[in-house]
Amino acid sequence: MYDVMVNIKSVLKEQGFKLTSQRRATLEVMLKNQDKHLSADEIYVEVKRTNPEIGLATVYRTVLLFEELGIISKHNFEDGRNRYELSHPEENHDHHHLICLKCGGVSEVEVDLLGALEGIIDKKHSFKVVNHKVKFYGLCSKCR
Amino acid sequence: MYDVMVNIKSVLKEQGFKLTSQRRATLEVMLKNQDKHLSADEIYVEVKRTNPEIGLATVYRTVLLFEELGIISKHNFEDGRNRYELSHPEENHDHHHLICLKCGGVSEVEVDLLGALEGIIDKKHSFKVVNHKVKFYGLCSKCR
DNA sequence: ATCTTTGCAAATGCTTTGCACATTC
DNA sequence: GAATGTGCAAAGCATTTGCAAAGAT
Repeated sequence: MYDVMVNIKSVLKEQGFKLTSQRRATLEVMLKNQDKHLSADEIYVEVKRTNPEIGLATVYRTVLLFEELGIISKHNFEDGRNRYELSHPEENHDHHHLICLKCGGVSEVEVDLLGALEGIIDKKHSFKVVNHKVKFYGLCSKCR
Repeated sequence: MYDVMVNIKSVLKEQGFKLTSQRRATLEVMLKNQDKHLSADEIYVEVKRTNPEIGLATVYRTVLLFEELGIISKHNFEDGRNRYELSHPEENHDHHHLICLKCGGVSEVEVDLLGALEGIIDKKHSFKVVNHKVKFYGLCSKCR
């Protein structure tokens, strides 16, 4: 995998933001947990292991900044808090999520397949789609 | 349009719930605002016009019950509160929403077109899809 | 008569904000 | 050195909950 950190550093610089140790640490936590969907509080707990002085408010601010920069994306899985994951650099749209109604497990879908639908939306509603958030609710392989 | 109220009444009865004036009033507000996506507080304000004695907590409880019964569906448009709309009785899945990133307007998409994708999800992940929530973010006809 | 539902107010819990101090560039 | 970023504690706000009274079947 290429050096995400170097890339992010230049993204921040370009936009006039500073690369602080808190931001670096937060990004490292996201990199290490690419398979998970962490809440702000969970990120906070993880970051605290290397940067014990960090405050929860900083995590919230960092996560907001990263989302605005397109580095991470925010998801709501109806559990009362927002959850975050690193954006896959090769994707131009968010990937879909499968949410099990029984065990609550969340997994990812790699296929997009929304091109036809977005074409229709463009034609019928003249709405220019930039991104999408797609969640499928149902029963996972273990629970069905 | 057929008599939704009669239908709901029997749904409630079947499950052992009572048809109270608060529930009837809440349902009437949802019926009158089928084109909108009301928050609990907005429903509360509307219901108060005919039932001034209702409490906000009751609206929250009613909205939760109606969602569990499949009468209404809950959506999160990232504005800090949940929003509700009457389920279209002829749909077996939630319809999709278009959210304008500029003006914040929300509109509906009548086509589903997720059959192929759900078929793939079943085969590849052996995940049985029951419902979906699909939001497209972009620019509406006025704002693009 | 019994079990459910409601209103009120208080509690909960995530997220945001004000401000003085610290840190990057 | 100037502007941005941080930590802490307090505030904000949507939603939930406990409880005694009211209502539905």
